[in-house]
Amino acid sequence: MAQFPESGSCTTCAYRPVLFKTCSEKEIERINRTRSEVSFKAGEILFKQGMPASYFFCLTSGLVKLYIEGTTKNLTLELVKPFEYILCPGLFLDKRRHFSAAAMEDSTACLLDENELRHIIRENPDFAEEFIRLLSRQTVFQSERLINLTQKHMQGRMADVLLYLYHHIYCRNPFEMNLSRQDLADFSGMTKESSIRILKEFKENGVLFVDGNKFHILNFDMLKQISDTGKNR
Amino acid sequence: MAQFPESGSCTTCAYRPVLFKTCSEKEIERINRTRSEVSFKAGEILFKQGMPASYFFCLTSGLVKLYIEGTTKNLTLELVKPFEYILCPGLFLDKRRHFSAAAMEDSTACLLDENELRHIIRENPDFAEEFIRLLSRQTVFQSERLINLTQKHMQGRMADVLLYLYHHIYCRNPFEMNLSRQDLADFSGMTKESSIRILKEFKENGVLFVDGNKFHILNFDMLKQISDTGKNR
DNA sequence: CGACTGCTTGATGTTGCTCAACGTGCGTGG
DNA sequence: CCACGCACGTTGAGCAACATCAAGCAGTCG
Repeated sequence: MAQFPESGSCTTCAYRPVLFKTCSEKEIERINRTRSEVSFKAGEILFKQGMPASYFFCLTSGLVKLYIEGTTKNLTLELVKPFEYILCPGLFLDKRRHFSAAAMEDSTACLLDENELRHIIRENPDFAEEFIRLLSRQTVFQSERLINLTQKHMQGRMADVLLYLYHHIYCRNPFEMNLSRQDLADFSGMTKESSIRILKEFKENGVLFVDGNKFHILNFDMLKQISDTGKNR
Repeated sequence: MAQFPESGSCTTCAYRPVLFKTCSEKEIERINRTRSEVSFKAGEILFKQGMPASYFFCLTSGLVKLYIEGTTKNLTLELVKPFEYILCPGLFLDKRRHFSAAAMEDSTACLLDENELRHIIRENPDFAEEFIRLLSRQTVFQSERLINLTQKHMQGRMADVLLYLYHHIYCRNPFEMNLSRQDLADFSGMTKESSIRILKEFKENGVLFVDGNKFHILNFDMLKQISDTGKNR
């Protein structure tokens, strides 16, 4: 976790994410003064569950996974890509991290202090509303995951993950997967052996081409159908 | 769903919940003018997933379950007791219900229009911050449920539900359960047959006394231990 | 009384985990 | 350089956890 030499500025950041579109120039300047810019190497941990939480993250490059560490295996909650946020619900509760975060690729992030965040929320109703929208979206996403993980068979859960990765992360079709088989398993709530078997099954059915980390979804309709009907009967 | 004769007023409501403690008298009066008060009989449905959403609920009496309807079985997300809210994440997104709600007992609720809610959020930063706190708490609760439902065995999941019911809903020990065996199953992610078998097992182990709807937790330590260690090995 | 609903139990089948073994590539230290 | 450990991927055999199915029972309501 190395501190960057101040490499940019919020005022010129071409990718200023939706949330900060609501900010006045004065607010942006204030944020720019108080933010930190930090870089992580692939595999490094941004924070661990249980740690005190005082920063809000905006990812500026790379890919980060948010996951909960169980006693024997982990559960990946979601992936965060550039110009998305790590919302850190603990900031408004017990000021602790309720999940861990790790970089899947070399990544950089802007950190905003919780007091600064709270200040903007209180001063700028547009920002507050947008922030609530993001939290709401996360809630909806999590309740969908609850249903998917508890009521679908492995095939359906893996199909969900592959469709999520395509639609949300990679956005192009033959894609280079940078999650390991174990990561895919943690994401779809199964063991790595099972994730391997399911991928093999998809390959044999002609739904998917897999060779190492090269993935190619060959039949979206069938994958969607497996996702929908891969439920408990 | 019967409209009440206006039976009370926010200004005199003795139980004005935390969220509205942040409101000025002027705001409370405004809320009082725009709110509706509605009653539901046990078993009645407050709303169904997919419906357009435009109201925020505060439960004033009774007990309500929030649940997602799967293709074959339902998953109960949480129970709502008097002077708690149904947050309705859809209000800030697609204005749809993302889960259904049903009354477990005869219940009454105050309804606040989404525009009014948004108005207060924009005008009153204390309210906005408190609202964000509630959303954050729900997010944390849901991620805990994700781990519990995906990584614990049935015993652990049922222990979680019983402890939740004791700590959060009934708050006294021999208690009258008003969830059916099917409800308990929906809440802990199993079939009703399994929920019955697990309760029987707890009874045989001396952890729990059960007779019909009379429940008595006899050994909290062991129940807590089952919750903690009832994981996948 | 008969239909119905919720509860209970046992028998059976299947899903998905565990464990063990083996291959491969990669980095590290002798 | 090779030997070694280590992480990741892969496969198969066996088994535990859990769902499904079927049947029976008690209470209740018309």
